[in-house]
Amino acid sequence: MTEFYKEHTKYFVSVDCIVFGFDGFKLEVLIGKRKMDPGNGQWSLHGDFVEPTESVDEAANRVLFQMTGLKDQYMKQSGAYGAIDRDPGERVVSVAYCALINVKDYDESMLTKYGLEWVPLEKLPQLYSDHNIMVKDAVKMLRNRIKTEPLSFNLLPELFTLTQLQHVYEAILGQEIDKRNFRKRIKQIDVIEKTEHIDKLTSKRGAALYRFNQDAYNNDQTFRL
Amino acid sequence: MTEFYKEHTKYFVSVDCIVFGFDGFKLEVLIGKRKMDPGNGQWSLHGDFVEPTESVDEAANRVLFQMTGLKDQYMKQSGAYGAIDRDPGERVVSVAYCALINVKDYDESMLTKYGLEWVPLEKLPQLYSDHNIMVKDAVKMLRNRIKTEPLSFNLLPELFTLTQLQHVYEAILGQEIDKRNFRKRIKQIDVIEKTEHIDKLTSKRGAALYRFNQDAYNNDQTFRL
DNA sequence: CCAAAAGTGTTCCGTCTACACCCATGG
DNA sequence: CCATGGGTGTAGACGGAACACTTTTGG
Repeated sequence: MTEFYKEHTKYFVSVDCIVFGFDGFKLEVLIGKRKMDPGNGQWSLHGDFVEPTESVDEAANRVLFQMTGLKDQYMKQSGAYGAIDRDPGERVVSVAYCALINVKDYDESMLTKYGLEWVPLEKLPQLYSDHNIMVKDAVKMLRNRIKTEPLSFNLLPELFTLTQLQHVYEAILGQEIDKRNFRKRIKQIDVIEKTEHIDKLTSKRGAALYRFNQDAYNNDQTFRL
Repeated sequence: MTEFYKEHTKYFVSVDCIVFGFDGFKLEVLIGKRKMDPGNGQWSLHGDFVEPTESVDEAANRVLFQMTGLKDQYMKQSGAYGAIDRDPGERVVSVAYCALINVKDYDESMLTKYGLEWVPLEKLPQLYSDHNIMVKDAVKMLRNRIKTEPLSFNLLPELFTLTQLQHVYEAILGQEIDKRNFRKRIKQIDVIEKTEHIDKLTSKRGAALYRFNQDAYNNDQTFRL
């Protein structure tokens, strides 16, 4: 390989995943205890170094797969972090990715395998390096996007009740929503379809199950809650 | 220095600046002909490698200063680009920054010094590597933010007329705005202050000059056009 | 005196907000 | 039979969109 740029310095490049889940009422983040020095044992986002054989995006997907066993999940870059001393070991530039997953799809055995834990967003401990800032930035991004993109469905099973959906919005926006106004609004969004199925788990009366129609959304990508 | 992470690979890390200006009617981007191999002579965003003595943000500010002679300008990260082959020379991960500057502050002599040119956004030529994508992503970011952040003033002189301000919004949003509705809206935004000064350059009658009150905005950071 | 840009209000319509009660059922 | 969560409608406020003419003055 020809050597360009050789008067310049190279750095480690890593990816860190902010994986959000939803327990029915609160947003949760998947974090673990760091397993290497420096910072061994500290709470931390899960991440890894970018390998020569993969793009940065691919590295993020690989890390997400390691953490969750899931592929093709919603995942968006949420920022690049490049302070000189952000990593106490060596200089590492890290690209953060924000993922939304449905906890029901999540294989609980991964938790022990990688020493991961779901922690409610409001109860996040202090994390390694600048990871708390990454989480804060990712939440800010979510709040901005959730009003104009159909993000919420990524946190729910394929079939969900309107109450569940409302709880997702309330958790991300951090404020209560009027039930009647919310349901009125949902009726106008035709990519959210009522199904014939009924959920009897959470109420005696039973609640209608809805579905997000991804195909219809692909045809007309407008969405506004 | 202790050596952590040594089983991993390092990469070049660069920053690229998407510098937007405003000519009174259109958005313009500051681009130049690349002065090194690979890609020597191709149109390109201006960028540089991150030095060991600076953070990634600082590198971006340094590059912006090189390009414009200006410091403390509006500048926001707009994405990290990490495809394996994005740079034809070697593997380089690049972090893009979007800057807004007032062309009036701009020292024209920089243009020749660095071989830069203001090019209207709609007339951008094909650029080096993935730089066209960077510009597109930056414009998308601007469109999202301009409705809720006071960005537009960065493209204008300290004193500006409402017609100029309207043209900025029209250029970024890519659609015409009704003059009366626009001015009615501006009247409600009290961080935009009318001054006693009058601009006689663009009209015989003269137009009132306005100012963005940064201090007032810092006290209450709500802004919605 | 006229061309060119500045400046100004009203009406209508759709959207958001606030708000309280009945329904169905499992235990 | 009652506790629990599901489901529904209306009225008023507010904000956005459409729309045309008068003013000023330099040349």
